[in-house]
Amino acid sequence: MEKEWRRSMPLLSMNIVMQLTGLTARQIRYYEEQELVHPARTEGKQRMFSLDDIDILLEIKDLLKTGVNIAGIKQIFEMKNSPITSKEVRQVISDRELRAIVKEEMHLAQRQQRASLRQGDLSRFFR
Amino acid sequence: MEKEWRRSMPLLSMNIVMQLTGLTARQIRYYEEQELVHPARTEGKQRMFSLDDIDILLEIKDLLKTGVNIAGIKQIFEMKNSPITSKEVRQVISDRELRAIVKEEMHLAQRQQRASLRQGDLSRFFR
DNA sequence: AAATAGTTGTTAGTTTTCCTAACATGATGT
DNA sequence: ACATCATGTTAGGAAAACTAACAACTATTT
Repeated sequence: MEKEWRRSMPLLSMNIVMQLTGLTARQIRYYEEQELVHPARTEGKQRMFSLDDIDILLEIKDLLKTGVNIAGIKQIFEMKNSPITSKEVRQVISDRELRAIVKEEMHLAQRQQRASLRQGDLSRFFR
Repeated sequence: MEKEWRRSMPLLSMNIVMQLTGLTARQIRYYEEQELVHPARTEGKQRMFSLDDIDILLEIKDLLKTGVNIAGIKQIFEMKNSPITSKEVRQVISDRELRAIVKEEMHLAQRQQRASLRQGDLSRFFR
């Protein structure tokens, strides 16, 4: 019975998400506008959030609190979704794309360093 | 973070509960009127359901489908809340009622095994 | 057959919640 | 000082949920 709960099922409405995360509606909508989170919509276009969305929002909240800005969070999320470590991946990605990614990764590294110097340890967000 | 998720937390709004249970709003409100389920309310008086509430509603739906009426369901729920010995039961419940209830309880046992499979596909409600 | 009771549908009118879009504001970085 | 970022605030409108009443269908009783 518990197993059928998919963390990705959009079950939660705005009000509840605000309570669960402590964020304002404005903040949540802004993070969606910045493409950090992608809640589902009802037929009437109202947002419906999943537990996964809650996790993402809490992570955003945490990262913002430690001084990372939206752009930085975007990079961090991209890293989590596509770790480019393996050779196979390199074969699939074009040279131009690869150069862009590497360049971004270096910028990201700088940002991380700055952030951690100022604010604290970010290592727990990486695996 | 995962621990904050309580089955008794009222997180779900009407629309979602309708989808999860396959019941109409009218039915759900009627069952509340009959005191079979007791959803929480927002400040604006809107119903908020917990996972436990969902279970109850699914059980109501099942019992109704097998021919038990609201009064019978009420009795069954009372039995579950305060398990009493068979002698006492006979004093309170007529023979006919008892037979019906026992029959349904056996069905219930089967049903609870099936329960995890019963949820419908919600994906069509979202894009 | 008619009446009754139980369960759900339907409708109307209202309230609550959520939406988008725009402009305002305080903080931060250049 | 000025620009950018993140959020607040407001206005107007749309969606979702509410209550209450009445209708309808079913099954049971008289």
